[in-house]
Amino acid sequence: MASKLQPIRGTRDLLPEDCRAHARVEEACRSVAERYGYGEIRTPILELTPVFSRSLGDATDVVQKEMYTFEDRGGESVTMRPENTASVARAVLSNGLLNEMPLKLHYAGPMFRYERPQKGRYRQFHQIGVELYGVPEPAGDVEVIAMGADVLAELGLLEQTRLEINTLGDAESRVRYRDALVAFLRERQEGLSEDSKDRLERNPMRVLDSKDAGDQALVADAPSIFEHLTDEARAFFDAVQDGLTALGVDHKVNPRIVRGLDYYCHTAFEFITENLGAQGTVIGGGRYDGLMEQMGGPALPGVGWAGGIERLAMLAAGGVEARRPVAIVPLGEEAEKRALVMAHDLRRQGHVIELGYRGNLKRRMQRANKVHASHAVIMGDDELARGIVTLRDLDSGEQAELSIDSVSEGLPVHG
RNA sequence: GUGGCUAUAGCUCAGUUGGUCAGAGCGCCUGGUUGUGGUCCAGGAGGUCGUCGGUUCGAGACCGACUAGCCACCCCA
Repeated sequence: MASKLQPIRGTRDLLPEDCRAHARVEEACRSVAERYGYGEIRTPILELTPVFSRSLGDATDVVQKEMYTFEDRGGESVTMRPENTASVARAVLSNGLLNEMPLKLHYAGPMFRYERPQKGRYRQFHQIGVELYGVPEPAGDVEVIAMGADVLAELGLLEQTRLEINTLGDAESRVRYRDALVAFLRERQEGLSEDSKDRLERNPMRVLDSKDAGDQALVADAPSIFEHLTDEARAFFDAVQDGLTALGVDHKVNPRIVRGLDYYCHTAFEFITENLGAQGTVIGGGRYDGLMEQMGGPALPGVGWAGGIERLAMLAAGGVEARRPVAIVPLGEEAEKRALVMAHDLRRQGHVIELGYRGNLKRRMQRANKVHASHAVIMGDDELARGIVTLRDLDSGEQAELSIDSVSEGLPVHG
């Protein structure tokens, strides 16, 4: 069984139950996004490789070792999207949406990353996300973060998560800070873990967020970004925090929140849970004012986040039940024909109808019970002759007779 | 990519120091007679014990490789 017919490592089939859980997360995002006036966008899963390599940063782990990149039959290097922000940015440019500012978009769909699979981490995984373009003000950050909190609230996950935010500063702050941090770390290079020595070269900010105990101790009194912020960057971050406070969005500043992708600046934030082991980030995002330019477009500010559908679905587990059907149980050929028509009519009226394909009364009742039907509409020769059906409440066992033409009046109201 | 743990029926798992060990519960199927499910009772069908090699008179049990899952690192949603 676990032989050759298994899915590719890190991918999995989503069975009806999984799909319902995913749909619930997607619906939560969609309904929140609509309230904020965000339109849905769907971009291709395949993009030309530079769409990602140029925007995420050549040195990032995602680009260096996690992308599904290959040559298509035309000899073009293409990549299965490892995230959606770059794709959406590309779409904004491709479709001339630059005149539609501010531009508010949300999405849901599969992403691909060649990582070692773990719980909450798959090679094909799914994300929901929102992107806000053309708003350089901190109000944009506040709105976007509030949307994240709303989605979590919609899913009943607010209690299980906490919001941590940080600022990466503007370009000037970042350069200043980076220099200071690198200088600090270089002096203590010998004490760093191997991983962090490597980080020092590639992405020094990441050292701050190392889980190595030695690194953490060493980094405890490293210079802080806050000492190196320009006045503008500081004011920006303060405004974001004030905005969140005004909206009652609880948050905590964590100077160790860092982004792994190059396009981020200013605000970085994560909604984190303790209930998923090492993969605790459930929604992560920030501001990416430089992204458009890096992609060859005009300067255009952006903020957004992405949320892991699998992770959110796991946290929100349980409670996703399909609507209970009504089972129609015909007995005899004549009734069978009538049942087909009745099922059709009732379905058109919006009822969930389960019509067995075969079997005697007992078999069909068992089937009705198995699909957790709320009622059974029984009709045999007796009933047909009298122009009625027997309606049985499968929870209470009570039965009543109804006119065959007004069956829907006895059925639960659908929603 | 690194380290560790795991891999037995559809699912959850038992299988003692290698020799009737191929099992249980749940699920599934069929009955308990003719138009009433959920409970109960009785039967039944499902596994070449992840794959491939090796050790041994003999391996589901020991060893190796591979594959996959899980945990941590890493990375990130």
